[in-house]
Amino acid sequence: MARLPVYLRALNSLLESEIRSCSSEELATAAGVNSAKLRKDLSHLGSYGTRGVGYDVEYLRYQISREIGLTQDWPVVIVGIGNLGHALANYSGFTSRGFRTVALLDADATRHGELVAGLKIRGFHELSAIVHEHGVAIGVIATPAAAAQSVCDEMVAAGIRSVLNFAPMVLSVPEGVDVRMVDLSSELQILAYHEQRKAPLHPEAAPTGTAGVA
Amino acid sequence: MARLPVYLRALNSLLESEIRSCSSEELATAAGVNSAKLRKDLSHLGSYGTRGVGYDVEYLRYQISREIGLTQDWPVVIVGIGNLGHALANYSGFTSRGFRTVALLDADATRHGELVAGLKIRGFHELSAIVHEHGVAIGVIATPAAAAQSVCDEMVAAGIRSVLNFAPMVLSVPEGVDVRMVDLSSELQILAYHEQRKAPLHPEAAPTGTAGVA
DNA sequence: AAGAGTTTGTGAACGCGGGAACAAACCGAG
DNA sequence: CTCGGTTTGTTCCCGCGTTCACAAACTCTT
Repeated sequence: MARLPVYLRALNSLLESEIRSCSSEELATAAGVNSAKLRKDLSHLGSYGTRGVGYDVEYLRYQISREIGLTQDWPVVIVGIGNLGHALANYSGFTSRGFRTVALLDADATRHGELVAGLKIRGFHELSAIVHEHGVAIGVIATPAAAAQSVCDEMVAAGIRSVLNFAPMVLSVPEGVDVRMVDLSSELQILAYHEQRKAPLHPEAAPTGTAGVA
Repeated sequence: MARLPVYLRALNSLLESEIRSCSSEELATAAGVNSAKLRKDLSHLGSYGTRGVGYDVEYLRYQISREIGLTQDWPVVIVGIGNLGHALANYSGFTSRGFRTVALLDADATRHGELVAGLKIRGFHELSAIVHEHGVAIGVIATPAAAAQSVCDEMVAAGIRSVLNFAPMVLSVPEGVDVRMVDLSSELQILAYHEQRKAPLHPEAAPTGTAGVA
């Protein structure tokens, strides 16, 4: 389920607040979902709660981590070390808990050897060797759209079966390979779509009442 | 609809290939969806196709752009110019077609004045003035998680009604404000989840047949 | 002009996920 | 030990979105 990471984040947040136990209602609120939905989701993993009591935060967190697969190590390669790739390499969510960036690859030879987030940028041609050496299963594409498909093909050929694609382009992959697309401009467009729709509804209403519309 | 941007991208791609007209079948393939679904989606916008012929690419592209709201200008502010904010400021999808980054804001005073993507980094306290001056409706949050909620509150107070959040944190906003969350680590976790599930299915099969698993 | 071949737009069935309501199970007090 | 209060796990129902299938409409050939 796509909501498991959200639950996990909520549990981590509770744990930081030293909360050891919680009800489905509390956790659902923290995660921003319906409590019935949360209980149904969790019941698919097994019976990790206690009726009349709730869930043990630490225990549930471990179970969800295990379900997602975060208890094992996931080596990751990032291809395309432009602005975005640079940001991804430094992003804590990538280096933390379970995921480990093992290589940064770029086609631009002038950047090879440059140090980013403690890793040297290497040539794209080293992909296959790196994948086999570290047993990489997940690849991140942060290249321009024009290069994305060929990079993806090379990844698949090297044995990578899960691809996170930031290039604004639909990738075609063979059966058995997963692709998740993160399209920044689409997100903006969806916001604009809703914004356009609600704009006429509030002709000159100032939400907070403190400032006018000038 | 969340699929409109995908169709738009497919149409742009066709246009680059100098294809002037296409059937729902072709466009659906390019967008990676079912043709019936595509036709139904498009029919919600109006009857922009011709039976027996198909859709005029240029015309349909304009109609979808107009539906999304890309024919008007959307000023955008980005708050948090770390690695990610830096990447976003330089991302072409943000500066192109309809969207225009009008300001980069950061709480760190030592970075004020620094030039990023042709814009000077300004102080976060200028948010309200900038929003009112340019009529900004969309804000992008690229700050650490700890600062995200307060930044969001300030945005809402300044009059922003659509927020694109890259901080790994669920934001709470009043009625009428839209938030879209882009959570990079969640995406990785979802990939890991699927990867873990299919791993045992291919014990030692090399997809390409060229290389062993060592 | 008429008919054959296409392709859109839409009506109807199907399946799936969400939400409310309920039974089972657990804790604590008396 | 029993009973009331609480919370999980589950069942049932509803609505939405997807998909199939077909009628309407357009083009081209004869």
